[in-house]
Amino acid sequence: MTKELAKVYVPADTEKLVSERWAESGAFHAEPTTDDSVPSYSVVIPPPNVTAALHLGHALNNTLQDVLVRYHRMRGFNTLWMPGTDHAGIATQTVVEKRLLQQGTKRLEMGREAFIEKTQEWKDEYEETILGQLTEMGASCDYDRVRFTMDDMCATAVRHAFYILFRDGLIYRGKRLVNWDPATGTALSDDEVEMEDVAGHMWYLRYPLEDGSGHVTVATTRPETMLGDTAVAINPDDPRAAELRGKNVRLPIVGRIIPIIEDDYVVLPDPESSDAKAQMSSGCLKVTPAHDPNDWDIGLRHDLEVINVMAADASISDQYGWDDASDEAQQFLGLGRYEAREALVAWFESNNLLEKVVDYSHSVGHSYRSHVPIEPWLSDQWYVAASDDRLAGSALRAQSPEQATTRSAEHQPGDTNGDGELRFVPDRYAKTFQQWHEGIRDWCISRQLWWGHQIPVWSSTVVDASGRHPNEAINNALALVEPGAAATVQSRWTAAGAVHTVRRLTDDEFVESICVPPQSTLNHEPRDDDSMDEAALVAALEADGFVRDPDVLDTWFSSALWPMSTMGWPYPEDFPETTGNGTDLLSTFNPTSLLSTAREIITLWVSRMVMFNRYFLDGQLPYTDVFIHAMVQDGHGQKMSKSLGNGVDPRDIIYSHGADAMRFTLVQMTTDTQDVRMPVDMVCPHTGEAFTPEFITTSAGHHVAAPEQTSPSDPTKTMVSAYGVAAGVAQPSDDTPLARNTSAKFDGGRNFSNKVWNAVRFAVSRLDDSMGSSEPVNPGATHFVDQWILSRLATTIATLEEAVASYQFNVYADTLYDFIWRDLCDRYLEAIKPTIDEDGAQQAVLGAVLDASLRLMHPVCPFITETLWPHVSDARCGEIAGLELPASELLATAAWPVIDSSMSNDAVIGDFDRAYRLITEIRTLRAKQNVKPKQRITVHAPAPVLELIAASGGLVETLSGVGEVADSAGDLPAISSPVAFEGSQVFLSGLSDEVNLDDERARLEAVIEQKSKQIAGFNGKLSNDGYVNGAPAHLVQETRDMLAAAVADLDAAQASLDGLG
RNA sequence: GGGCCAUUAGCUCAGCUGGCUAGAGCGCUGCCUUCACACGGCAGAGGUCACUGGUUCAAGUCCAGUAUGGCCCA
Repeated sequence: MTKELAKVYVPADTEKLVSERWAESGAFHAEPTTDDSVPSYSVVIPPPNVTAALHLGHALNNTLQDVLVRYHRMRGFNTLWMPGTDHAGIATQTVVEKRLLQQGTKRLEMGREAFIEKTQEWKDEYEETILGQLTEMGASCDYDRVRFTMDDMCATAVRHAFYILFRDGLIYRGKRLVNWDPATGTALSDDEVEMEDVAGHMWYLRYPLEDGSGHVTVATTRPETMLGDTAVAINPDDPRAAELRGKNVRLPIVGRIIPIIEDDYVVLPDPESSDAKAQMSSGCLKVTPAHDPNDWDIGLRHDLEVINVMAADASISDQYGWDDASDEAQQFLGLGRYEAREALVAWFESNNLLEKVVDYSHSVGHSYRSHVPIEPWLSDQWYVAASDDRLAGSALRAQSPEQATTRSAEHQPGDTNGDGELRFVPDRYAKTFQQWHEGIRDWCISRQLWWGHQIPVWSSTVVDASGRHPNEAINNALALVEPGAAATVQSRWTAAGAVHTVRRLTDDEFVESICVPPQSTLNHEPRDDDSMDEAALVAALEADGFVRDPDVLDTWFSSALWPMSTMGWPYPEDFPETTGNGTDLLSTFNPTSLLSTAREIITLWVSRMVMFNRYFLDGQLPYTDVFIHAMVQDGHGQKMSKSLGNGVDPRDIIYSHGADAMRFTLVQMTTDTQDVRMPVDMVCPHTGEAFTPEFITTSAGHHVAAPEQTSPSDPTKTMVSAYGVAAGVAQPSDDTPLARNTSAKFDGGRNFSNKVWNAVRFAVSRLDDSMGSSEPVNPGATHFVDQWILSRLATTIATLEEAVASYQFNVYADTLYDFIWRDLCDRYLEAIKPTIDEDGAQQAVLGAVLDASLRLMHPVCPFITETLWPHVSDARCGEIAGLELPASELLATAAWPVIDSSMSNDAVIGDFDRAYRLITEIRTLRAKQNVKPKQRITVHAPAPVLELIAASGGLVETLSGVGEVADSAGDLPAISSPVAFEGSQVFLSGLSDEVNLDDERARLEAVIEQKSKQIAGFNGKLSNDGYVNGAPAHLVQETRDMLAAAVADLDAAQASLDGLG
């Protein structure tokens, strides 16, 4: 097995082989169990969108999850990491439509079925890419269980969840203002709207009073909506209010007579105010309930008419609820919203009703997908009653009492399953979660898309001139609910297993809606004899004139079920792959242990998973811990994003540095701040050299790599940047290929890997099986440095365990780095070189420490450690008593080291540190005097230092090139250099033939100056009575000791200086 | 407008509950092609911890404010 190791670690040579070994062995596969003695550890991956390949942000998040997952697997947990992808409704549909457009087709031309097929192809392509990337990164997911938010298992869960919420009255249909994206023709949730500052104008329009007594001036940024105005509002505190009270306005163009109302939402004009709104206000507000959310609210308060003057593409139209369009208004019909704006402003100007126009910069909602301004638009949509206490209230009650700042009065933590158990790390994010739920609005879940879970509701409209529904039972049911609300009724459909509701649309129109559950629900829910299966039910409904809602669900609806749907909820027995050992995944692994995600996901996803998991599973949380990781920014402090093209493909980093180097660096960067900066370089595809690209500033003010770049060493060769491709201004070709990215940030990780590689290479060359003993080595009987490295191993293991428990990832990486590089390589390996070949016990220690080091490092750097594992396992020679390192074929499934706490010996560590300070003093002097490494020197020291040197068992001699140790009380050679160490004079001789006395004096004077400063500092502290009396006694004593040591060092240096003459 | 984060060595960042004689990596300087590693070793230079106040025996760390940059939400 053991082959010669190359001099340099080349990740590409081994990473793929290692991945294959993991896959073949089933190392990452988890099965459900009822065995309580084996604790579970589970994580569901935040399913990446199938819109595009993963970027560095995903790499960061998945690395952190993998560290935790691998660690717990090694600790003996039954560990499941559930992988999968998200269909990402609108995002995917948009990219597919874009691709189709490039190919000259359109979605509407090809039809729903063909389009979904195309999208499915896209999904398959990117799912493969994403899973490939996860594998390349070393993510130890259970790849036997890859889920997709639209696969059968997830679709069943979505259908069931919808059915339950519908049945329980938590899903309703409502006519509301939605955030309408006129470009993609769909409603967006509030979270899908991005606010952007826009340099616009404030137009001041004059509306004549009906009685001819003058006019009022309204200020608006959106004059095109005036056609739908149904009131003018004024603040009741406005001095003009009394005069205008009860009057009406004749709306220009339309001629509509609309009231002047009083509402304190209206901002009082104040030219002196620092608030731009008050500066700009005319005091009169045009109220357009159908086209502005605030006006909608005013409309509700004042019972105003709602007149929608726009079509779905945001053009002016009288087909959607506007029935008093005058002759004058006809000219504006059909105009787009911005054409209409111009035309209307021109009309007001030419009719002398435009008072003024002022530049005004304000914030406008834009579609996160199409980037066009959203249009508040009145339409029928499905809502989840997220504001219901059963959802938002439940989410708030889930919060850990230590993290929640307010709690509902009636609630006592712990009185319901899951209450008070949700914890955020870092804890500041609990506030984001809380504030979101305290101000939550009902969640619009319907999307006018094709790609997604189609809403499982069939509807039929009944018209009856009598104003009564023909069915008496339905009339009775309707009488019991508020007008416009849905009433649940019993019918042949409910007898067949569906939920049947009815709602009054207008005076003589009713809509009946039937929610059909999935077949598995029909199988499990008790029903009477009229039951039908799903297909028969749907066929009967359609035969009866019911039509299925064409809309699909918001992507987050299916994501919200992810920790349940991936595990077979609601009926795992219907999906045999989720069962086993007499139980199922859901019972074994939900609640999951942790969710790791980015902070903008707290509202979009974390919130909804908590609400749903709790609602559907009797208060049970989807997870107890939420870790919010930092945002990866580019070198200019800009968020990495697809649209900016400043994102980095992890495969580029794996290509330039290796997966472990990438992972190690990402882990090391993960502190609890919220941003990490990643300056990105480009790699010239022609020459392979890394270089800093030329940057340009976009019109939006972003710093991005110029679309085209020139090879740094060959000006005739060019290449294309990722930004160029993302912005669509550059296309890669054979001559101008797309350049990969890299970053010098990852050098540290690469160097670390190489260091470990070589440490193992050294060790296996020195370890000799025949030296081993069958009896475990007693650590107390080993060499000083062996005891020391075992002590350091013990404290390192403890620190790593604490770091994981507290999600301090950078501490994990730094602790590993320190132990392996500094302690193991720089000190231990150097120290044992003279003795290792002959010392069997030391060989056992070296083998064991390397074995343990690979285990400790494995969660962060799985590839190199797995590659080295058989080499170290083979080379081991002997066990160490008190250190458990059970053999394992694969490192990925090996046990985490267990070390006896007695292994950590403070006295040994203390002596080592003292000896090492002496070593450093000697080395410094050697360096100053330019002594060759091979030259042995003599140390002349007083008794206490001689004891230390002896106790350290050759450490000082080996690490500082000392050939001989003598007592300084004896005769000193003519040429010797003094060093102040622990308050005594230590002399070194044999450094060189002659010593420059001036240099010596300068060196000693520098020591004296430094010590004098320290002494002054200590004296200052100790002469402060407040300190001496107020500070803890041990600190005061420590200061006294340091003062004494500094004084002794100064005296020794002074004596040496005097000795030089 | 509300919330959050950052400001520490030339650069990128640690420094958790106040005790620091302020650390690391890169870069820089000098020496070393020493039989694991030049993706290396040894040594060194480099910081009034953004600013102004305050609390405290003690402030990089806590509090208030200011400035600059960034993110999220409205």
